[in-house]
Amino acid sequence: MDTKQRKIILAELQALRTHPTADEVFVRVRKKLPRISLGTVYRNLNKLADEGVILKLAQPGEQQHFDACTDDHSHFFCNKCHKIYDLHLPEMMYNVSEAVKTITDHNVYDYKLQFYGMCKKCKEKENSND
Amino acid sequence: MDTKQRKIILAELQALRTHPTADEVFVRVRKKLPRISLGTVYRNLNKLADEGVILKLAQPGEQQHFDACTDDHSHFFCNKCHKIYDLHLPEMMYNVSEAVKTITDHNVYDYKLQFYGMCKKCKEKENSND
DNA sequence: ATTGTTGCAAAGACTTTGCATTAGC
DNA sequence: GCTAATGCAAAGTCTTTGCAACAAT
Repeated sequence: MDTKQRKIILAELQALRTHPTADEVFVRVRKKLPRISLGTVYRNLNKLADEGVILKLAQPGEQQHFDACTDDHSHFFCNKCHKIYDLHLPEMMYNVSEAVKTITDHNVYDYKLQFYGMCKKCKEKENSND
Repeated sequence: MDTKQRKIILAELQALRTHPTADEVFVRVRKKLPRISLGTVYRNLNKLADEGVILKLAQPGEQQHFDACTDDHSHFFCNKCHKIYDLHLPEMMYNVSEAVKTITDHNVYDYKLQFYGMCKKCKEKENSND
């Protein structure tokens, strides 16, 4: 079913470019639906992820993050503010799976590329503090 | 300090190639140190990770896994049995960071490459069931 | 002797779930 | 009207932590 909760959750996620956690989505959605519960946010995010409409992202020791963009793309993780940004790389860089199939005994179906460092915003803050 | 708990935890982790969770380490270490507690396992694994002696790995909705190998390498995640294997790729494949620095505004320090599919063991089981 | 570590149990953080009620088709 | 989704609160899972006892240097 397509409830108004689900629609607004997805819309908020699509509006955010930094891939929020469930409780960040909850805080934002609550401005439009004050009676929504965190459980509903989790249920909808999980269902959307199961359906492949959105993605789940994980880092060790951190909460799950959610991403409304399902194109072939990578992620940049800021080590300072812990925000996650999309990174759209040239297509040729997404041909690694084929190459790896020849190296390993396992059946490779898919792969992920993740980058780490300091994001533009944190970099600027750091410079202005000098 | 280098307690016997810490030494045995590290040794067990190094002996395992599939990157166990904290409780899997706990079960194995308890055979040698029956009175060890799960808290101690977590404390030591976290400390080892902070020191860079081991790595933490994460997948959405899963427990943390630990890896005693800190060389430049990748991971293969089996979608079926959820084990994690090391994947040592040719060095040339680890030069992506440099290329990406020219594409993005963020400061890229590091990156990770992860592969998904069905591992050799699960593939064999599946074939023998036909 | 001093300092860090352990075992234990309790608390914490994040996520899921049972159930009566409500919304969607 | 039937089915699925919601809100709420309670429970579940994984991880961390306080503290007295203990081990390492």
